[in-house]
Amino acid sequence: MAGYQTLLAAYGEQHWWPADTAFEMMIGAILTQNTSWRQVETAIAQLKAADCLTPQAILACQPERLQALIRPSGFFRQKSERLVTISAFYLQHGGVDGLRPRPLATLRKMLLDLHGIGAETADCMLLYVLDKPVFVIDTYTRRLTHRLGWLPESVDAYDAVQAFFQQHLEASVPLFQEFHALIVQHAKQHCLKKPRCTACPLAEHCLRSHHGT
DNA sequence: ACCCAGGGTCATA
DNA sequence: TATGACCATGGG
Repeated sequence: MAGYQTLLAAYGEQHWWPADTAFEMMIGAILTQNTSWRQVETAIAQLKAADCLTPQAILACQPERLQALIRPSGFFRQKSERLVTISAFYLQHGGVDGLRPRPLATLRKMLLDLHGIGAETADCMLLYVLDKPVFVIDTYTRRLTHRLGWLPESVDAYDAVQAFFQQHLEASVPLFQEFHALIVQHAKQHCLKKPRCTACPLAEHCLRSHHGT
């Protein structure tokens, strides 16, 4: 896929998901649901300062206190419940070492069965901590895909967009990790936040395919 | 004042 | 199957 090489050349290796531990990564995946990463950084910093970034600590934390700690990330009532859910799940299955040996399809179903864990959140966890080759589809990825004309805007369902990427790429964990990270990096610096862009590595594509013309 | 952010769930047609 | 409402904070 040509876009990958273009982005890699422009931004270099990302070695992504900003987190110190696997568990912190999973917490971040929940906190960033429909929320900018800046807000998540604040919430995680507060959790860390309160020594509340382990599954045991989260399960032991008073709900109101947990809500207060993550308030900056928005949707704090729902998300506090989701943090409890993933903490219990994590401990119940022996942490990353207990989960990683299981097959991709099994793990994905287990995660999707959790209330508050949808396709993107599950796939982030699968790709970035459980080393499973699933392509993560987020808002930026959809926008890029449509803007470059890789798929028509009518094709927007999560599974359909994911299938497109997985059919056109080898099933490689490092490749999927880097590609998704590069898309996000690109979005932060350039055009995916706006209707159009004029000065970015993919400018010609962006200009060509957005809403006709 | 308005729009949006590295979504997900639920009710309704 | 497919929209729409709702959740909530902070930045641009």
